[in-house]
Amino acid sequence: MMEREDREMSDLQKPVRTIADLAKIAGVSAGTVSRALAGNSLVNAKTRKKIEQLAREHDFRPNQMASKLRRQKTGVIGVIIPLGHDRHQQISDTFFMTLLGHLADELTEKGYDLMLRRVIPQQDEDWLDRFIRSGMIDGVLVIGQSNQFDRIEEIADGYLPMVVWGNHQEGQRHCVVGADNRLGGRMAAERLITAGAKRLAFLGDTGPFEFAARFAGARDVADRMGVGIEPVSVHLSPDQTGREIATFLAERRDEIDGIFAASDTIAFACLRELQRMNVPVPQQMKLIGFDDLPIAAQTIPPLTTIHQDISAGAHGMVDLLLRRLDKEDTESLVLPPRLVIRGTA
Amino acid sequence: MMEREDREMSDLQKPVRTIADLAKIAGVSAGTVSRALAGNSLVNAKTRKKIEQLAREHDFRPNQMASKLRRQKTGVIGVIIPLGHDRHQQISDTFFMTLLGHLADELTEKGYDLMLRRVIPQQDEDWLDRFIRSGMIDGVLVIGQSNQFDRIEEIADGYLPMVVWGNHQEGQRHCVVGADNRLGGRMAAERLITAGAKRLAFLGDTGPFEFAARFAGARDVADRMGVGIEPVSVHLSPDQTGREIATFLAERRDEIDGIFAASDTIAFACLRELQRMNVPVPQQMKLIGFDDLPIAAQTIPPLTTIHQDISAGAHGMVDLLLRRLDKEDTESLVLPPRLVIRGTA
DNA sequence: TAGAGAATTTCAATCGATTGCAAAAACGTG
DNA sequence: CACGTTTTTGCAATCGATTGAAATTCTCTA
Repeated sequence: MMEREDREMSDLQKPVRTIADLAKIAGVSAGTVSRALAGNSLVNAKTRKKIEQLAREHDFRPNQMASKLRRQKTGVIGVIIPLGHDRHQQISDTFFMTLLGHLADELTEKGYDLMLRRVIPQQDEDWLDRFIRSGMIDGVLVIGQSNQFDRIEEIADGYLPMVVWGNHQEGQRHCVVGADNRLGGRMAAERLITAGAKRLAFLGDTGPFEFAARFAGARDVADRMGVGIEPVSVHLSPDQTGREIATFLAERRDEIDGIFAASDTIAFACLRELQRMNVPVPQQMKLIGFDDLPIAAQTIPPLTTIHQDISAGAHGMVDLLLRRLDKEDTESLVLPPRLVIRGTA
Repeated sequence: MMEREDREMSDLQKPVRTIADLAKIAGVSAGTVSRALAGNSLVNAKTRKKIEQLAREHDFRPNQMASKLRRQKTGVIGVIIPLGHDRHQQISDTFFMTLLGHLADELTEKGYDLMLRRVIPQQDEDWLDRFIRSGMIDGVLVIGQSNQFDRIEEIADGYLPMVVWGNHQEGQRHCVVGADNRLGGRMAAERLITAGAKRLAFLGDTGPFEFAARFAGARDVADRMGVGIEPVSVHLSPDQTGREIATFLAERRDEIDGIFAASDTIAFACLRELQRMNVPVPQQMKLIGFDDLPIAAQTIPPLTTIHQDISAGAHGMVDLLLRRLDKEDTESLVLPPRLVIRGTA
């Protein structure tokens, strides 16, 4: 009876927005409420139960901003995607988006929230620093080095809790997680040549370091085997890609018989153009991609490609970041790529 | 000379972490610094310049947490993805991820940050409330109703700044943006039947409202045309999908000649299985998808599907949310789907 | 040059939770 | 029952920026 009355009264008043309000109702001090709600502490079990009960009844949640301010940590990890070389790349980039999904899961599991930001470095010199120093995040994950390698290096000198997805360069200072792109590139070229190709093309913009490394790896092998390979710049906005590839193929398809696409997305577009031109794959043109997106297995013929383990990558990034939050200066993590032979090479 | 000395000294000391530190250096009060950095205000232009200069030199950024706490708004919009029916769906769900990308762009453009959270409602009854009431976000965008329609409805009664991507039900209370799934379903079935199909199957879990509506639309048409249609439950974890479809086809492919896949992703898997079984598409089996993902144009044969305008959807969600942040009680937005006829039906 | 009025700046309270330290209560034991 | 411990609580300072109101300085006119 009494209890019902209490509840009804509270429904009418219902000004329980702060820990102090709740403290008044519970007849204790704000400090006690804070401790009680924090779960463990030196609060009497009975008082804790009572406060928890009251909090539930009044549907009270402590204000995170106040908490974060006071504790000087936010429980939020920033994830930033620099759209450096190609404004439209990542919008459609399944690879990065999938990585993001996995990162979200890993971070959630560790009790962190995720703040996402996409930036165009050309428009904002200060993109990384601004995010880091905003006071909103405890650490940052950078998805893709884009063409911002140097800036990331600068930041890394003074800021520990940062892990980057991308390519590892000899002697670099920032902690990076990523596949061994150069090795992957080698595997790709080797496969094309093994499959019988004699004159190769690399489809993709060699500006970004990941792509550059893939090309470099392929060239290592091509040179060694005495096979020609040339890079063909291809942009990644959905409408451009197809057109650029079509133009290239129209002019040069007779000169080459093996194509290494910098990513599966490019490979798909390429496959499509080849089929449109009735060039039999792999008989007349070998084709290999990079990433091994889920749909790679679904094309006809299914795409031969270099597999990257996205899930392991995400796990590694979060693991390293958490260790860095504990002041440990971790090494980079280079994941082994894997050749997946399917139907195109 | 003097200036150099100043700079070097500051490099040594460099304790400019708060607005008060900067105020001391500038020889003004904290309030003035705050106003100066806020840009416009009633600060003398000269002092403002000076403070800005100093801030730049000392690489100072105001603490966001303090600011947010004081101003009682965060400048952050929460984006939450409930993984209701199928834990693994969204990990691979290109559609939602692409939508997320567009949302990030739209929000950035409007000056908001984005906090991402993926939740499993079964494990956390309170998923939506907790996020909203955390004090970390000014508003929330829900990506997909999943099987949480009722909970979302409850919340909508007491919380204005929420916009949901999903299906619109007659008389619902929460503001939703999404394609007219029922109409899309009708278009799909009509197309299959026009293309000559006489016995249809719907591939997908009819639990989620979006899918249910697509099925309902298809059934409207099927019934009207005197054609049979039956739903076949298919899960969305990458490894299950293919197997389930294969099983289904193995048993029943002779009984049907038209398949409406609840999403392009399912359609791809289906196309693959059909080709594996040497069932000619579209001759012996018509197939239509839903979403029109970029790769839909890239399969062989290219996928006939129902197009959803993701970009317009994202734009609409953000637009509605901003208006709701201004206390306007907006209507839902139903986007027209569009039939894209390609090679599979 | 005094003084009204405008332009700047300072002051101090505030946002809401956390936490070290001190005070109070509860418990035990001789 | 008194006194030493151990548990629980309360107090008050703190995190760092913002902002209304008060105080100061500057302008300009009579």
